[in-house]
Amino acid sequence: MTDKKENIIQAALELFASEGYNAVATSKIAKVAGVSEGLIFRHFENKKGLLDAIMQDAEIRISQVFAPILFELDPQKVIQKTLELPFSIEQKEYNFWKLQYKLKWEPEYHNPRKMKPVLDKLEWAFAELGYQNPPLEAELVIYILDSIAIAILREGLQSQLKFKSFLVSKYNS
Amino acid sequence: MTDKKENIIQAALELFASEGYNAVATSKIAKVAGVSEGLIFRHFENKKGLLDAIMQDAEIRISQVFAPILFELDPQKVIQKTLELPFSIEQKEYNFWKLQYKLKWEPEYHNPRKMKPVLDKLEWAFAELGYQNPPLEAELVIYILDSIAIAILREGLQSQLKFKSFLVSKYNS
DNA sequence: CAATAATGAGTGAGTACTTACAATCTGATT
DNA sequence: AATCAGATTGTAAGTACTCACTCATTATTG
Repeated sequence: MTDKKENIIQAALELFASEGYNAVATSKIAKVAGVSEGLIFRHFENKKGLLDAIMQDAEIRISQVFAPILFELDPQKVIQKTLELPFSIEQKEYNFWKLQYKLKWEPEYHNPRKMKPVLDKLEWAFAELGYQNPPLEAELVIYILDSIAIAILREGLQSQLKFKSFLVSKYNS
Repeated sequence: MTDKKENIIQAALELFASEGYNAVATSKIAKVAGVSEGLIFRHFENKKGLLDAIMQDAEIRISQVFAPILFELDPQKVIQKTLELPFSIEQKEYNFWKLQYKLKWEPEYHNPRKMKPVLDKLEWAFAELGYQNPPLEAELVIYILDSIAIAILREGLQSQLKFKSFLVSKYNS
């Protein structure tokens, strides 16, 4: 990957995340990336192709975030590590996650399969710990974390830190 | 309000909710509303003014949904009624709520003040019932309901009904 | 000297919005 | 009832502009 191609992806990610895909002109992406507009279309088939490339990178980064949970063998720790997920988002990755959540409303890019492995692992953990309804407990945790992640992305980590210990103690059997 | 003005609002609401504000052309709104494009700009200052008008209607409808909770005096019932909120969304109001959630990412239209009265009432209810951390319990409930509402809007009521009794029993002290 | 990377003015389609004009409604006066 | 002026509601065809995308040309590299 050339430097300029990477510049384009970074600029597009930043602009798509803050202003939305449709609201951002390719001319603006080129300007922010310090690149000619034509170069965008040399590297990507079209504007949507650029978005697709960004979202493809996403899959890898997301699976890397989930890995430690999937390899954990202690059910209690599975739950704790999951609960701590949204609080460990790196600031420099905020744009990336903002885009993920914004695109959840576009059916084409909303892919619940991404969460499936974590959901399954959580369900297993709740079952191990003797919870009455592991599938719903697991789904509920995902729901809570989604809302907290969104709040962090919008209002900053500080505003939501209070939930970290609150949740962990709530799920400490 | 004339029939055609109402047509414009309905068409715009439907299109904004399903395709997003920026992605919808005023010419398309006019077509769906069965109206000339110019009429949009007679009734509304500009495209954004049309969105504003839609969102103003929103305030009223939202406060009507919240009213029964705010007048409730039994803390246990306050919690139960709140938990049941997302399951009582009328199908014909789906577009309206979809737009509300989509616009949450636009700072201009994301207004947490709307939820404040319910949040306060919930906090009071949890305090009455002797919960250890009423403010966080209240905020957590709102988070859960947000996620469930979004899931209902995306996947339908049926897919989430399982949570109704699950949540109510979870908060039955 | 190829081959590739990069440019940026140009293109047609689509955009929000305007304008000039026509139809319809309102209600006060014959 | 009939009339009709003024206001309101509506239309069709623009206007200026922005957009995603192209292409002929130029720089860079191995």
